[in-house]
Amino acid sequence: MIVLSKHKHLNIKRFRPTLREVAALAGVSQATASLALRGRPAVDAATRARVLEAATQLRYVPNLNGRRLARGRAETIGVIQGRNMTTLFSDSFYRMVLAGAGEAAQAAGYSLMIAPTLRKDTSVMEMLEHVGPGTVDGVLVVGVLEQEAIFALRDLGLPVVVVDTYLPGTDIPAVAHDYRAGAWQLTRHLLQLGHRRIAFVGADVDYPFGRDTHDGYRDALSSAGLPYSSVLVRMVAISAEAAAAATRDLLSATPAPTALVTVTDTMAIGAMRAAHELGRRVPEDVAVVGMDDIELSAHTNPPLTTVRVPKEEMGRLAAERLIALSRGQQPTPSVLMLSGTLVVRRSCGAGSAGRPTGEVWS
Amino acid sequence: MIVLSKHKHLNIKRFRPTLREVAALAGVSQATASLALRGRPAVDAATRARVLEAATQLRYVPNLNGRRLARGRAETIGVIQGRNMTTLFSDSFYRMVLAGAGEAAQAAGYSLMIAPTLRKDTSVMEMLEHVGPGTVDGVLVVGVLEQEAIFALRDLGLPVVVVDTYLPGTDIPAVAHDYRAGAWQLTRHLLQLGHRRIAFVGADVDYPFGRDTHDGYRDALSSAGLPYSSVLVRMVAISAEAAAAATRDLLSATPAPTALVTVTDTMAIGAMRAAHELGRRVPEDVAVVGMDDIELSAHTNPPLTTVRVPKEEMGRLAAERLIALSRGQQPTPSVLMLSGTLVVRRSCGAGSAGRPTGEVWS
DNA sequence: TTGTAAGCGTTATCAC
DNA sequence: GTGATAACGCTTACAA
Repeated sequence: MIVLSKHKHLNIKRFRPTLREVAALAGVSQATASLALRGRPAVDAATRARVLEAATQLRYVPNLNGRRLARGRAETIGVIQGRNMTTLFSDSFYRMVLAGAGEAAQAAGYSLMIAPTLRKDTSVMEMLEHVGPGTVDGVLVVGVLEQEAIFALRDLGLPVVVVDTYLPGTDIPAVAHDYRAGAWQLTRHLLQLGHRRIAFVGADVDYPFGRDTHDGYRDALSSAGLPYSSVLVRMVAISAEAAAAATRDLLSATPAPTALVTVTDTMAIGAMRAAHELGRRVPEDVAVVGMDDIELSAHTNPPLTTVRVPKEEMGRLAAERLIALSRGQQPTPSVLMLSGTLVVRRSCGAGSAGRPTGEVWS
Repeated sequence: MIVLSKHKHLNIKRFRPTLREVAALAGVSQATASLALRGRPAVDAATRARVLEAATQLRYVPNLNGRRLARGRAETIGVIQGRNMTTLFSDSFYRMVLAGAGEAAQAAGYSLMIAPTLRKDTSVMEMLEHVGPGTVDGVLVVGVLEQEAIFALRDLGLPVVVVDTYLPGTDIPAVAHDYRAGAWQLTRHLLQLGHRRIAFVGADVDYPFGRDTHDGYRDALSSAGLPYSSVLVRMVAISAEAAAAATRDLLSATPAPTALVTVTDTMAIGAMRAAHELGRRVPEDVAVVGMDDIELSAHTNPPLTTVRVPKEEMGRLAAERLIALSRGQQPTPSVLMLSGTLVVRRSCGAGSAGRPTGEVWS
């Protein structure tokens, strides 16, 4: 029985030579073999040749666990997904962030290790069973995660960088988008188009995004000298459905708002659908704007005016920062806040009034 | 100087307790501590409590490299991206495959390790510097990779599964889509709509996709008793531009084809653009169909008739297969070929003639 | 230039 | 039940 199982095992692992065997075959010590294989100068050309020869002959490939254990670093960054998404991969916003992070990691020769999220409430400790000390040099937190969890990671000695949100009142490094400025840009654009009754469909969440976008809307109204009225504001879940419901509600008031600021493109799509269902034309009867600029937004009907959040750039910068930290660089300004650009399409009714900062497509 | 550097180091790594320290604090041996922490039954309740207490007090987290080295497995699957894409993450087709693989891995408690592709021609050996024995239990090859490279991986003793393509004449396990059947479905659909002059814009590549789709087109013609004519066929690069060029070429012939089969949605989009530029209406003047069903395809103008390739399912099944192999399961039928479903939208001019197997949206 | 030997942090096999 | 002790495969002072 034992023999069988041993064979089965062998069948899978086949023969995997170790450095020791390479060294033996080359007739040198393990240390020399190690140096030779990694191209260190302090080794004789002839010896090196012998070692290399032995290695290729045995099809030697180093075992990375051994190396990492000895070196103490892994040249890998771990990714933990936040609570505000179902799956990193399937979310059209976050997977762009991930793409940016992946590219930066690749450019630095780092791998990306993506922790499995077994369940909605998988604890960070469980995630560390996969993405933990030893296997990763640092952790990129994509999206919203409990503050305690992030501190726990940091207390473990793992460098941590948060992307797309930040932790107010802490020194946790983050790379985020300025959603307050984004909401301000959108609202201001509508004001410049002449709208005065601008409703706001915001996000009823307890992380900065909710408050920041709300503030941005308010800022823009107040600098235009307009009053803020809660009659025009709905704070709802971040989903097309919730935004559609809020829109139905807002549009049934008299007088109805002439424009609608929503805080994600997904919500804007829900809002437009609700408007259409009520027989209102977008943008003629009601202008609608969103935020994020997901891939879909250029292709809705009408195409959506939105703020393009630099998704890939956020990911890229966050990964670069994390790698720098893992290499011992001292933490720099805690939150790096990027700003997005207004993308003017047709859902706001701008016509050709494209702002200099904006772009017009499709 | 040494002191400074040591401090810097400490500052980053902080204090990271090892099992040894936990054992010492609990007053037991390392072996016992290990058993206790992993919840093995053969340890006294009181002892276990002391160990757990010590562990939490020291904020102990196991070092995964040590564990993996000792255990010989990593509960991680490595992902190597094929040559037929630029980046896994940014490719709208392959990232869905990745999403499926990620979900399967997560469900099994496995992490996903994504190898950096430093350059276009990064060798597999270079990739193994990151995704190699020790760190991963198997390798998922997403897309097309040289046969030698795949054999090299396998010879290393790493289980390998290829997804979205296969290696004819080998026993390398693969999970793929039946592109031949897909092209057949598309062509047949056009035939059923009454088209007789159906052009084909295929992929000029040397992996199975190119030949299979071509064969599928031919199959459909021949079973309808129509001749295959190379006048109606263009084999080009897989890109919107190349397809647009081929389309301009095909549509300038007399008589022009009344329908166009392209082999990816990206190509179909290029083809439609070219048709529009020539003043031809789609589908009235020329029907266009694609394959893949990427996210965009439901939102083009007109929405694209296509074959929905089960991208996430391919990824899921491939990852599941790989995990099974890595656990010692014997290889089963080498190629698992999934079939896609025809999705009838407007670009083919089907009107309400939706086939029972198809779906109509948007 | 090359070799010796001590880790790196864990798991697993035995005795006790 | 618990504790020595030997792997696991590699890197790296330090010696020779």
